[in-house]
Amino acid sequence: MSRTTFLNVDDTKAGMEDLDKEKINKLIQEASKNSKFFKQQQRREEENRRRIEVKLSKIKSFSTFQIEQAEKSADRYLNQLDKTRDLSRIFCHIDMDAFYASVEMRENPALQHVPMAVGGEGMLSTSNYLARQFGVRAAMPGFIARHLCPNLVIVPCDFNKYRVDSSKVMKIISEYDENYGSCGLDEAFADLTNHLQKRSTLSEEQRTFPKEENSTEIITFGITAEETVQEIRHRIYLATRITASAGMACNMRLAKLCSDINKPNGQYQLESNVNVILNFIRNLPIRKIKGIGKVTALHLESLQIQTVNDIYLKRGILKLIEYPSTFDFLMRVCNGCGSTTIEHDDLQKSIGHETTFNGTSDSLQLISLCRDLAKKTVDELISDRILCKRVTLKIKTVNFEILTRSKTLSSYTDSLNIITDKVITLLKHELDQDLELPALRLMGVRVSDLKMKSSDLPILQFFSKKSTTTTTTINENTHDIIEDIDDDDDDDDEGEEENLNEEFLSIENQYNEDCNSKLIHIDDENSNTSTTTCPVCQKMLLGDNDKINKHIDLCLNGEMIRTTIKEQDQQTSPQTNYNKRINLTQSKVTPPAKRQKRKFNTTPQQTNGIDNYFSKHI
DNA sequence: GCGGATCAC
DNA sequence: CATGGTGATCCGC
Repeated sequence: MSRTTFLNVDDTKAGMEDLDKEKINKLIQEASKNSKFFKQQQRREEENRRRIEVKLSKIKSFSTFQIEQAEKSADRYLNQLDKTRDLSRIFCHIDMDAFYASVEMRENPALQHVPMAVGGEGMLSTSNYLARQFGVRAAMPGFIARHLCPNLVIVPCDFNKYRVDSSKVMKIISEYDENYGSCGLDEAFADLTNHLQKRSTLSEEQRTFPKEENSTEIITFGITAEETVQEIRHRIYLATRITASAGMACNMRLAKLCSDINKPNGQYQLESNVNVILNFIRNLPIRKIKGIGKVTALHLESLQIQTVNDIYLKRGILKLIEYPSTFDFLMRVCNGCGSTTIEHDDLQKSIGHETTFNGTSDSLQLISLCRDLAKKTVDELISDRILCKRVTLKIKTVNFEILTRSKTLSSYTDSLNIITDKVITLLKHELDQDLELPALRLMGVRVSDLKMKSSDLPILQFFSKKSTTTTTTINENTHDIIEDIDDDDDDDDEGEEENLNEEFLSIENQYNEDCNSKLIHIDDENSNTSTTTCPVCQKMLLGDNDKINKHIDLCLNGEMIRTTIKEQDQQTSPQTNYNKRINLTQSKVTPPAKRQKRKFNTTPQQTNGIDNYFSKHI
């Protein structure tokens, strides 16, 4: 087994079981060596190894007695978890096989017989199984992939295309569980319990589908879970010509692990029996578990933990050195516990945009970019009728160091001016406060602390009530061992946006006057006159370079930067602006459906009457 | 409240 | 030629 490092190929995906990992890792190292990215990964890894050393020495200081006590405490916790174990439901995790790649191969069959990946040269999103033979996989930059596989064909992403197929898939799944939850375009969970009960009453006809798209031959599926999922996968294939894999188990964590077992184009059902479950999960390498990434794996491996069973064996030490929440998570994992309710998040918590570019230190370019990102973000905010209270600037230096700077505003807003000002202030502060700051390669703007505009609040409250009440009632009797009961009651809503708009309108006007009087008076009779747009205030500038630069300098030094919404919108996107207005005036009746998201809770949420009489902890 | 770190997809 | 974008969460301070 190859050691976990930050650069080695991630071999935890399907289709990469028997590769020459030594050789692949060597090629990756060779191609990466000397890159700034590589150096940053090395720094990160060293930092983690240092932290691990600290942990290890802490462990040495524990007495045998302490560890034994911790182990007993862990056992008590595991026993309590056992009591909450719910084996009564049957979940299904559907996972489209190499989704983006499969769509592209369907569209262009010539791609079926060549190693191929979908993504940009910068980063691959996924690869087909032929390419995986070479070690080419998702989250690998194109140039490394070509190193591993010189004949690799790289196809650009086309998310609109994938969305069409995805919604076909989701629609089928919804017929088996209207409360299903999707996770990205290519994955979904469904709770089949209710469907399976109803299924026995379905006529044979209702379980019968054409064998092929336009064929008169038919195929009838039985009433078991196994056959139900075969039916789902068959229907997905009929609708999209793309295969899916599936896993079935009594909770979502296990179901997800099962969908990986017979991938691609296969399925696996895990018996809802405690011993079967424990045997299944405990043999798995820790990296297979969702929530255990490279860093966590590195830390656990330093404790000689490779498999889930090793987590169990080291439960005493883990209890002593890990955060309580991490310990809980690990205990649930090694006990085969997982969520048995599909949770849908009520409201998105942040919105943002970021972009990578060729490294630059040019303040003007950076500010201009920052403005664009803010605009893009605010556009989204406005069209979704959301207000924010916090803005965050993210930058990444050419050395791949990431910084974030954020600021909470005095009140909720969706004003382009306020948000742009704030984020540019943050950026300028970094630019001239940190003279050592290397050139940047990425910038991002994100807004958080979101809330719907007040006119939409009744709807919002309706949704959040719905989700919180169900979880609280379910959790009530197991309160002592189930963490994370949400109870945020957000209810202060005034019509503050109106006031704010007025306030800032006046500031804008003031600024515009300044601009007009002092800066825009640039000779236009000059022969080498050129026109350009000031990257700071967005005014059209006429004149020679000298005067333009002078204007820009003044603008840059201005303590506040103001522009008007009207001008910008009319210059850059009159159409969207029009649409937004429509949206604003008519959408009192439109629920904020777009922002209603589906999401899962990884903690088990239910207890039931099933008791386990025997102790399973080997 | 803010910033860093980790993770999933 | 030289390693992504979006969103969430947790922890420490």
